[in-house]
Amino acid sequence: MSSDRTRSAILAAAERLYADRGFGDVTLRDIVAEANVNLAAVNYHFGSKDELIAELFVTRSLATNRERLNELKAAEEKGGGRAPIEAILHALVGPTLRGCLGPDREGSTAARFMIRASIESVPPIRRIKNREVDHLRKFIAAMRRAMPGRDDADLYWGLHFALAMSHHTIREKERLAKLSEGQCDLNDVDAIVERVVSVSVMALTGGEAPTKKAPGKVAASHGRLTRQDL
Amino acid sequence: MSSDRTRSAILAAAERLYADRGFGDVTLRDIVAEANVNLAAVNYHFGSKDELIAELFVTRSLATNRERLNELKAAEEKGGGRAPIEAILHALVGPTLRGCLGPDREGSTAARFMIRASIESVPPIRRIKNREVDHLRKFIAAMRRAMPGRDDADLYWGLHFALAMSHHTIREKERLAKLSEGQCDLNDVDAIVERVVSVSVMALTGGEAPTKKAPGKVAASHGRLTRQDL
DNA sequence: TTGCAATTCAAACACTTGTATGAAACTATC
DNA sequence: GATAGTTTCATACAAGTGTTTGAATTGCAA
Repeated sequence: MSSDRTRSAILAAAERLYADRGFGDVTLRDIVAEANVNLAAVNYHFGSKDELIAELFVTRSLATNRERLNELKAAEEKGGGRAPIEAILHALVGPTLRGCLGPDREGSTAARFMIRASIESVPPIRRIKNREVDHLRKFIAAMRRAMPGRDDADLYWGLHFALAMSHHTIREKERLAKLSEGQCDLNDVDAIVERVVSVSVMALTGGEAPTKKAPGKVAASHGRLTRQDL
Repeated sequence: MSSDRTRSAILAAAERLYADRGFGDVTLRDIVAEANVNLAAVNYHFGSKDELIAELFVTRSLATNRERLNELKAAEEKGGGRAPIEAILHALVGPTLRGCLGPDREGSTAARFMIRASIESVPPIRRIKNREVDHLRKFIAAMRRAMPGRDDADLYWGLHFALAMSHHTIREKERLAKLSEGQCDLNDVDAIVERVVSVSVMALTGGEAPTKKAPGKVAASHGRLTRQDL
């Protein structure tokens, strides 16, 4: 039970290559060349290519999830078991945005890798992402505590939109930069986080009465919310 | 110059297969089998696999863009050259959401194909998407007319978030359905469009003074906007 | 019909992919 | 220092990929 130097070299090389060139056109041979390691070492240490990818992604996303939950827990403890909705959403989108848009920190290969993972959606990663629902439910629960009486569907939509904005910003940051000709500052991550949180909060509170179930007004059918636009 | 029956059979089969199983694991042999056509026919009629994919995507996205611009033009004419921001955003996200979430309409293979294209991001499609910036600029221009004096960066962010919410809803509709255990009605497309538009409008107007450049308050640095959250 | 171009077809090509094999090299324990 | 277990290595394998080829077939005009 020695040399996991090969193992780590493979992990590092794979993450770097995937981050730079995507999953689509990086082969095992590319990886072992970058890692100065024999081709068979991948299957020896990881079993298969997919398991290598899975291990990379699991490691990184566990770290992100831990960070999210820590931030959430801190916010809820500070508020005596009930965090303000801004803090909850901040805990949700902050770690991801900081991780993927932030400055280099350890070369940022991890960040660029996670961006790729968010763009390309290769089978082993998709499988893992599908287990992420439980994690999100914890945030739904916190949101329910923060906004009691609010229709559950609205909470789901709010969380969904918050993730939408942060993920899409990560996925399409080059395009946004190009479209806006640099007028959108994508380096000021904190400002982006605030912007996403701010809009998400408005999505959750702006459209109707700030708390408690709004009395009737629009009929039942299926739990649709009442809105006042258009 | 006859038989483009083979040609169309290939297009139809390819779209159906890509829609169902994604670009990743559909081979030319799958396509020609589904189309009852010889393998060489693809290269004969399209030149290469990538050109086949490109033709499929170009056709569909031109149709969407045309629909968007028609809706925008109609709204601007109705308002004498200046459409309300709600209408502009409606024209932006409506066609895509209706196309990808709407009921079956011609079997909805086109819709499911566009969802795949939005998820998988294969090279030929990426190339085409990168030329979409000009199209989006037309919406930025319309938004500028609707909200004169508003900081350009805010407009870009607003458009970006609108696209974020609609695309993410398309990409992750199964996940949202699963997470919300059916409490989010993903069949009522009009309601979704309204929701997305409503939040986008709030993103553009809610955070600060409704029109004109907000006076100072927070310092200059680089055109960051002033917000009042957290 | 004849002739010619467009189309179809079966077959093979050239290449890349992830994976498996079995021997060699190494490492640590006794 | 021999031995057993782990790790590395060169090499081969089997399968699948998009693409090409050149001969058959078709369809249409002269």
